[in-house]
Amino acid sequence: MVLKKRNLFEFVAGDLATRIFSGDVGPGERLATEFELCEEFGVSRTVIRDALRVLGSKGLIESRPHSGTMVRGIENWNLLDPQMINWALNMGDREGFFTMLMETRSALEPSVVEIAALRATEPEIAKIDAACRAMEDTAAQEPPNLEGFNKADIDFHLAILDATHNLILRQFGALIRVALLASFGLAVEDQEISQESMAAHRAIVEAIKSRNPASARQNMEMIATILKEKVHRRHVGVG
Amino acid sequence: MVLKKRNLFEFVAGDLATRIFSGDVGPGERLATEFELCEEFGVSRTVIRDALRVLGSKGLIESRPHSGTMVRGIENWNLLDPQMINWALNMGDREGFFTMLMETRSALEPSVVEIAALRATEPEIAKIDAACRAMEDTAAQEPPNLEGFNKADIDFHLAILDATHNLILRQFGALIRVALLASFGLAVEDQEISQESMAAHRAIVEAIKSRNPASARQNMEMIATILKEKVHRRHVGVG
DNA sequence: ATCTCGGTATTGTCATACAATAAGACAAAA
DNA sequence: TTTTGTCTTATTGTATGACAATACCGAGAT
Repeated sequence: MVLKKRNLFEFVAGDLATRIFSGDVGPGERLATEFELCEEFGVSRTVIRDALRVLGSKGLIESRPHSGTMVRGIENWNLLDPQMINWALNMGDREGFFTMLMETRSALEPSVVEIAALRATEPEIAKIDAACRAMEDTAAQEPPNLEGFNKADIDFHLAILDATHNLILRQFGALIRVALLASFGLAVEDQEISQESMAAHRAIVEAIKSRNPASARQNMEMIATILKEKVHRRHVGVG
Repeated sequence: MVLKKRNLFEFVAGDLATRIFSGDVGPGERLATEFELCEEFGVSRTVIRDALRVLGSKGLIESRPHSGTMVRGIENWNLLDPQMINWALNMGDREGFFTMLMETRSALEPSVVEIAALRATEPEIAKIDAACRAMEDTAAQEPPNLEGFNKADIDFHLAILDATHNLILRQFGALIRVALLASFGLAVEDQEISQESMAAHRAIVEAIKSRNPASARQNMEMIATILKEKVHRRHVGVG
């Protein structure tokens, strides 16, 4: 975790989020009072309150006079917030959240690529194509440029999300980016570039170029299947 | 819009969000300085800052010393935040956002119900069943109880999301709830209860009960199709 | 036992002051 | 002229102290 000291309240917010995601203080429990937090972190109440506002806006906590600040039930947490995902992956149930995120991705992307195949503009197609080529190039290097490959992989999927021209779907890209970046930091070792997956990526590009949503979906489903197996292997620890 | 006067900063945040979503101040433009906002709203700087922290945590704005507070590009907005959806629907491009949300829903729910059919526990199935029955009952009333029907409809889809046992997917339910509640407030008049849709809902319940994910998906796809037509009609103004 | 009421802990809001930051202007040097 | 560095200054960041509003909790009354 990068401890950029940008703003004090961001640091405090991150630290408090840690405690919540790690289960240190669970739903329904009371956080320390603002004064106690001031003393503990050695900062002014201004900073503490800024941090609490941030956590509150993400549904993590709720403050009321006299009662103090309570951790809300997990069903109220805005887990679709990229920063929350980051916290969850870094401090919470890493395996569980990553699995849930990849499942969401598998559920969404086949339909997404279908839409993208219908709507992508020429420049957007060019971007998708370029990302795919970057994947191929980095994979062909000797030894394979894993870091470059992973970045190109992210670019590929984000470019497809952009091509839907749907702002909501596009926001899912932020989640995927955070999740994949976090996962690369951990599991670079079990990264093997699947020939099958690479072919499916290329096939998707061609399908989008020829405006063939059915083919695009089909190949994305194949990628999802491969991904599911990979996550499962990681889960089981065979990686 | 309920102007609950809970906290001052929530009111200020909502008002500033209005300006941004309505395009009053666009990406890249500078918001008024904190002092100016203090005078304008007649509140202390504490309140203004609390509001800015909230908007900042949702990716709407970015503050820096000397430069002031800038509206960030729309690609940074956390549009998957329920409150943001609410603002967008109430003050922004209502039609556009609603369409995008329904498209996202159509993309996601067929896969979601597939997962739910595999994982739903007995109590969860009972909840889904109950919501479906509530839809049927309210539809059968004379005249049809539209408000009750809509609420039951939401319950139905949220119950399915819960049955995935996936916290991320589940959070998506919060978006759907906000979106549908907002839409009902506006478009109650063109709500007609489709017999076809009702049958598909019932078929989904049966499919989940008999652990038949393929059938569940198929029927959810039918609902998505009907929904797409409805949204399109509304868009074209045929409603 | 139940209700009323006041004490009190905690957050909500205000006011003021100073520190840190970074943009922009201006001057000095190449 | 261009570049570089310094200085000024506007704006947010942080600290401090005070009071208001809120709502829990217990004491006392019925």
